[in-house]
Amino acid sequence: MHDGRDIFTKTKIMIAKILHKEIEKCLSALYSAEGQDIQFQKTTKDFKGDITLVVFPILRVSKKGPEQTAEQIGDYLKEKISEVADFNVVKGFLNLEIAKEFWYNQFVNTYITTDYGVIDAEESAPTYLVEYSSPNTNKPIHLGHIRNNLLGYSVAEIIKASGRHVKKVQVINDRGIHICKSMVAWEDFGHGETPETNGLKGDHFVGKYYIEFDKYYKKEIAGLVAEGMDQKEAEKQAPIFKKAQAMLLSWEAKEPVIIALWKKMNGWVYDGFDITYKRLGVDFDKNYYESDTYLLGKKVVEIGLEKGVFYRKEDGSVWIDLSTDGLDEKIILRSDGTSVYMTQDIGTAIQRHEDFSFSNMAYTVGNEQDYHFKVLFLILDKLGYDWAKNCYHLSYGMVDLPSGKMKSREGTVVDADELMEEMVSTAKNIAKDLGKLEGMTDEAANALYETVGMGALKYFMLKVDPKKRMLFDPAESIDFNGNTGSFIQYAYARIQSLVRKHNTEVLMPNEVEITTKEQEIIKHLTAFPAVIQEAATNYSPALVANYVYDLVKEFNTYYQHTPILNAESNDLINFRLGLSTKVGEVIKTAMRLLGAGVPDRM
RNA sequence: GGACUCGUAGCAUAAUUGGAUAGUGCACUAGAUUACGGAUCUGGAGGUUGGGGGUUCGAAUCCCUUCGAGUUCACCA
Repeated sequence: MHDGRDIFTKTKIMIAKILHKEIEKCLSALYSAEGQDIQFQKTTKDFKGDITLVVFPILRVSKKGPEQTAEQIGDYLKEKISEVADFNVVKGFLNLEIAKEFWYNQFVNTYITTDYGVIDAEESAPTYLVEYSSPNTNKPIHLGHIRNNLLGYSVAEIIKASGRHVKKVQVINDRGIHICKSMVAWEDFGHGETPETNGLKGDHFVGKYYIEFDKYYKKEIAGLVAEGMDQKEAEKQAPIFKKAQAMLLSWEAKEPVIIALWKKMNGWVYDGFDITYKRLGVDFDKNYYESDTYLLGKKVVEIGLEKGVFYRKEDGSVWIDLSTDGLDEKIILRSDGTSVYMTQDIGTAIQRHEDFSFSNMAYTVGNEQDYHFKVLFLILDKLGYDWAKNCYHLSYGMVDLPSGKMKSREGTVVDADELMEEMVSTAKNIAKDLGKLEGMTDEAANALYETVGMGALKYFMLKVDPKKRMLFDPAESIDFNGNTGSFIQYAYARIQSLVRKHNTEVLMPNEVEITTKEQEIIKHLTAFPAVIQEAATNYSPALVANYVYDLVKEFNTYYQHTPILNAESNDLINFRLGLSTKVGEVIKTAMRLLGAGVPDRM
């Protein structure tokens, strides 16, 4: 995955490309050395310069001290390349100062590029599958699912922007004992009520009966234990549980009445999910349903046995031995002939490859399944699928609450719909307090609250490295200060305000004297395409989030201290406004990659 | 017990995948508006990167060890 050591050459930033070539020539001329490791990095802000060559790796061939080597290379570059205006040496670091004209020209190039940073996929580009969401249909989605959905969606958009084809998929766990529990409870206690008759959102409605089941189940267990039965036995013997098990058998036997009930209840859930997905702003190219895929595993077993990758035990169960890979033996097929989760996943993966002939596939699933995916990919590899090595588990950490762990039994679950509503209504309250929205229609204002509230939520969840466990503090996420989505949106809104005020086309001058701060911003803009590539190969929206945050911080400082519309010459006004608009554009693109919108005013 | 992940300031998080004096936000503190939008900006204070050892020009990052947290090891999904 990491194919290079330095971001500049890897991602083809223009100046690094030029320098890389020249330094190769230079090393050849000075030390007659070829193919050396040329490492660039951003110049730390305490030193003068735009880009820094790390000379330590070159000492081997220069056979001189770090300072002396750096000086020699610096002299060479300054003389040979017009872009290198000056240089300084600090220990083993050669800080190169690039001419201002270069940066200005650089900016003009990015300025005229539409949809800057985004690469459209060519016909021949590889296809990536991104699986995310994949809910159970027995309860509404909660905070943990939100991280999953936002991550999956954003990663898919980022990969798309990096020039690959992307298909978003999910597998809906629409069958099994958990759904039967809701079904039993609804039959027994529901008295025929529906989401329509009681006004609940479909998924919440079905979730209610899942909880009802659990309550009643616990009561029955307690009763049996009081009569002297042992806890484990009571869990198995509770009548309502047996009823659910019986229902699962009926379902597998395709009994029409049960199938009809199952379809009805799942239908309610999907109606509810649709609303949640829509508000979250996520979508899918194809849904897989476990009720279709759970049988796929059988074929896999045959293939595996044929190839000798699996083996059958005396009782008829089928296994794979992964002990030579440092893992355990893993069951593939139960002795009663039914498949397990793993078997289905293998089957589904193969099915998907037939459907899309993807080159890469990412699974957005929590890190409690790290082991599962390790095994899955290994098995696919052993079965001889060459795409197995391009499968990636986009493993993300749990979302913690300040109060501790989210536990459905203790009622500490943060419901997705409630949370979104809370974010949006808080955005509304803040906007009203600030009173900046006069003259806006109710419709526009509501759309704005949605953009701001959801933007805050999305940015908050995505700015953290996916791999890491994160803490979600509802209060802090709604406080729109600091490193937040609203901070970024606000910068965007102010830029749009400038554009409205100026109200004529920006004509980029041929040349203009740029300030140090402007040069910094241009440099930052220049890195954007590289950041998208980096985020795509690392499956990390956090890189995009951090990038845009840094850009906004720089721009805000600039905005605060530099007149734009009141600049002293027309050329300057045009340039500065052009620079601002481009920053605005990049903000918009970056936020779009995070699934978040930006408002023209707020 | 085995396997895996993580530990950075009071809290939340970065660090170009081994590079310079470890950045940023919140909270705390002192300031800035006759200005293109103050949901902003400029300062200050706050660190033995859990502890100890090692590898090397150079370690938050790699190795060993120890402490702490979490996940996982079902003919569950």
